[in-house]
Amino acid sequence: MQITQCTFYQTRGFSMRYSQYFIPTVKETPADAEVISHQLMLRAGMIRKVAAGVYNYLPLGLRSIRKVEQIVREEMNRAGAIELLMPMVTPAELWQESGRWEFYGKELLRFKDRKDGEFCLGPTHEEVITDIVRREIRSYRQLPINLYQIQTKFRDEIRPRFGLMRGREFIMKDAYSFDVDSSAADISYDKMYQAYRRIFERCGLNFRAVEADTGSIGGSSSHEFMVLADSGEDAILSCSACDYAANVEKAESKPFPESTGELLPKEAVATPDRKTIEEVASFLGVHPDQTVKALIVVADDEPVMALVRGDHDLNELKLKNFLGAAELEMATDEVYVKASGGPVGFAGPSGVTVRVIADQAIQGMCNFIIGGNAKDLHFRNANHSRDFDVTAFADIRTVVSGDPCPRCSSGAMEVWRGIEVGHVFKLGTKYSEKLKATYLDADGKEQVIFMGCYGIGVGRSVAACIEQNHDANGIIFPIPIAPFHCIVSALSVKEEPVVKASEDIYNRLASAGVEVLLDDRDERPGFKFKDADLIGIPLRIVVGAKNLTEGKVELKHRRSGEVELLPIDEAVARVRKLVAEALAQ
RNA sequence: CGGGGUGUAGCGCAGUCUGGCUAGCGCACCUGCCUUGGGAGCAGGGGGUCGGAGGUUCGAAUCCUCUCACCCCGACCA
Repeated sequence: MQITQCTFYQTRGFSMRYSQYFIPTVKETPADAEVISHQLMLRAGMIRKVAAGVYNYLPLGLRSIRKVEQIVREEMNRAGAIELLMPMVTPAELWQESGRWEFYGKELLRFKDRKDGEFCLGPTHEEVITDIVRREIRSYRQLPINLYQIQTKFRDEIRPRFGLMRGREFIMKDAYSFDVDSSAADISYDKMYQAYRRIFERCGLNFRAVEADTGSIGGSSSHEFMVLADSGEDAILSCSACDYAANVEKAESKPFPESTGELLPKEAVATPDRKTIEEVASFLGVHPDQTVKALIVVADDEPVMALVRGDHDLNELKLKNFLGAAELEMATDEVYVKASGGPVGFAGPSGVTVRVIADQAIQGMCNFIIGGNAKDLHFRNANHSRDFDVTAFADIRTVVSGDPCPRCSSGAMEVWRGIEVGHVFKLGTKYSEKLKATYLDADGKEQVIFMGCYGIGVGRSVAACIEQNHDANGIIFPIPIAPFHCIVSALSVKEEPVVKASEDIYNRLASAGVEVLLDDRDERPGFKFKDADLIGIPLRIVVGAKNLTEGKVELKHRRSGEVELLPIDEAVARVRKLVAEALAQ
């Protein structure tokens, strides 16, 4: 079985002698690396930091990155997308046209050229790609089209951290689809969704595709591709029974049935110095789920009261989206006091003049406890509609583990941590309208193009892979993105037979298309084993003097630790077979 | 941007509170010997504007002022 050669960038069919290569490994764990992937990438000599959130990709790191890029490329091409390359430096005018020059804020790194012209480093390329398309696409006959690039992005993150997981400069694949209408755009979106599944499967990642908020990119709907890892920065929820899965920012809660209980008379109770839900509930001898928490937020300068059940948390993003607000933040104490009419800790919905948005869970409650809008005062047996007005009921709380699934009847939601490695968006006409990207339809009428955009964090995917694939000794790369498939450890470089056999194996593997690293360094065996484990090469052939007298070498599997003692021919054949199988798509 | 912390050899750190001889230790590096199946051992050696600037002092890594960088927590963010 011959392994396919890649022509775009030579990742495959590459062989190297360790003594002539550049893999600066470190024994000690760097002090300022928090997460395991960051530590291991530094220790394995894959990356080095240049500035906060800015890294050198050393040869080993670059090789893995190129592998991911290549998988991405193959799958994007398979899905009909076309590669191009846009500049990293983009002029302010395009961003002013879309309105994002102001909207994007400090994350956009801006600078001036010698003629005082304003530019920025591209954090994403909707503007630039739309500019290309509006200039070149005239007719419905030219649609659909999907263009992508793999390129370095720069976002001046407030707090870069975790190595390649959240850098300021990072490699990203970004694709943009252009369609005649919304349903055609849905097809493009679905193709990308499927391509993404294939990409992350081929990378050997354990991931979930979840429904997500669209954030500052905008658009109507989106999915995030989340690699499951405890160190993940996002919380995601998935149903134990059906396919429903969503980012915690987006995850829907299931409405409760309207309460049918008998309404008791409302009653004022003194609650001296009891401000928090826990204090009030325990003072009155009830569970927090029989109380209602009133929070004051400011949405685009308007104070709004949000109500959630005492044991629930407000999901600010859901509320912001429900209100259609551009900005939403928790109110300051002054605003709180003014809006509720009482001191902090005693706000309640009765008698307030601001809009009251209640979580839908409250519809299912009766005879609950609310704040009295006065010092040391709460009410018990309060009921909505009867005792206070609600402007609207909405899903505004954060879903938690164990909540019933909003989509099916039997499942319960489970919480996971995830690393966002890909994100697909339906953009609709948000950018095409602003930038006037239109085409003429079959009737000669001008129509606005429907867009989608699709990102993959390449470096982050490698980091995420390491988060999922490591042990106490180091990285355990899956073959498809390993920097080398196999390492040949020549145990003694002073013994002629060992050297000869090692080089023979090395040459045979290399010519069979296996990417092989020959550890020909004059080092003690333990030293070589530690390095081989650390850098995570999936297969290792150990050539030692003793086994060699019987014509045998050792094949060790990095992941399982399994060791096979095999004649040389068999070892070579076995490595070829394992690699070919792992790369078969 | 708010709160906290750290800057001393390539890496990891001690020394700073309580100023004082030539600024130390481990790893790494160089030379030699020895060793070769899980980061060996011995001997010798090189490497420092103590983040930077200014100040106090007979004398500053150490005290004071300013500044820069990096890290952590928070808010924010494909």
